[in-house]
Amino acid sequence: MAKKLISSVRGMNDILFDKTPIWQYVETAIKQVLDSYGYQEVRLPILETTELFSRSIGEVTDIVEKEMFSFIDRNGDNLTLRPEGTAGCVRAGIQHGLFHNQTQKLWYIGQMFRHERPQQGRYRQFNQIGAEVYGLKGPDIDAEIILMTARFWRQLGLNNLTLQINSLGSVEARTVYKQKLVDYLSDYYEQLDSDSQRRLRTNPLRILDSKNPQMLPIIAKAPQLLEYLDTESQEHFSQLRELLDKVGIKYQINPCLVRGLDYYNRTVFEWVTDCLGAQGTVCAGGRYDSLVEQIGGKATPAIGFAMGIERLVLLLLQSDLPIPTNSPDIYLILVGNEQVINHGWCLAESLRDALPNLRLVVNCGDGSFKSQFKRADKSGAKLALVLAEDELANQKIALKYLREKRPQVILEQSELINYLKNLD
RNA sequence: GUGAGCGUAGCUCAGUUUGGUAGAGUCCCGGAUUGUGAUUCCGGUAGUCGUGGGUUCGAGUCCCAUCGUUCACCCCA
Repeated sequence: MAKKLISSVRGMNDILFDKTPIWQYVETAIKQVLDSYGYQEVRLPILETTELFSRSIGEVTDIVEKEMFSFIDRNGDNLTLRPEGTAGCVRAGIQHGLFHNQTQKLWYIGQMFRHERPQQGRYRQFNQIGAEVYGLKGPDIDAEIILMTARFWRQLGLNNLTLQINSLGSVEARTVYKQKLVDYLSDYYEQLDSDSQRRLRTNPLRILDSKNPQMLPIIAKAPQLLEYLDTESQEHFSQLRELLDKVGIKYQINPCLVRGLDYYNRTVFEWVTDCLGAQGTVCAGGRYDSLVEQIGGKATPAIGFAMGIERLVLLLLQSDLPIPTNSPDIYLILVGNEQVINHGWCLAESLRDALPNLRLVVNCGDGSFKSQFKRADKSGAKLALVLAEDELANQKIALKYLREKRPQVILEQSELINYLKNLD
């Protein structure tokens, strides 16, 4: 008889009311900072053609090879749930002519999808906030992006994040370096672990990022990317560092910091923490000067970053920072006949008219004084208002403080709005 | 995709070693001088023990499979 229970798709989680206040807190704080730097919001489709991602992220990356949710739709088109936000943003910019002799500072928020094995801080549907800047090639905008991300953490009260930066140089310089690295590592092929042997073919730069301690001696002696940078990239990188130093942003240069997506060049950066286990990257980004052209637009320099909201929420939950709630200010207790109830609802509506920011819950469903007070307490309300037949008859209302030791007061109903206005 | 741990009441878990009538706390509902919550006391609701096979007179417990979940590898935000 009982139907089989339908549950959510693996790695795709419901965020319920116990968590939404902290999500709203994070989103509001970050939007406020983006706004203050003059970035403008764009809202982009979750579904794009598969080709967009294979052309931008890179055919041989793990994301494109085995992590995308792709399917053929009714028309026979090959579509993909976006695994990241940059490609769609570039596509939209080209499509609407936003890059034609203009600069743009854009941001977006939304769900991304990757078919990975779920673990802490990594889910198949996850939420990112990202920003992208187009048409500016100098290190000043790289610095602005990094300064803005630093301000996010200050705004949220997070102080356990560290900044790592690196430069990948030009595409040409990186290609030369990549060959040098492959040559070097090939000499030690037998000593490489199986992951690194595989990456030697797929993404050699990632071997530098290996977590296997046995790889460290080999990596330590490997040729350094920074030594192979072209002079323009070196200049760009040193100007960026100078700017960060001047403003007083602390950073570590991590020569092993390479990004997983093919389109990055020059500046790359990550904000990392050791509080989240294996998924320690909270925010990451970099410059991608060739991507717009690669997708079919006019060559346009660009830089961007994205942060995982789930990871920010996890960090806030771990911290001692006060977790915001959305519990009501007032719970209105109504006991008595129909006249009491009717009058109570009218009173509640007049309070909402007079105090638009008031969070007021009116008791629904019957209940004794006792049970209604229990509900009032459980709601987290600071105050309980009591309206019953006595109060109705005398035009009064009782007000009780539920969270502090203060005596209950009896007010004229006509005084109530003024009394509440003067509370905060 | 690989490995390890865990699936018993809405939630947190005991019970599995040694097979024998399904347990606790919490939550929720009601009551303890019928107009006052959060403390205390009493009572009540609540589970085909993840699912499907197998062994057995008998399985939450043993065996196999499968799904889910957690963490790590990998990948990355």
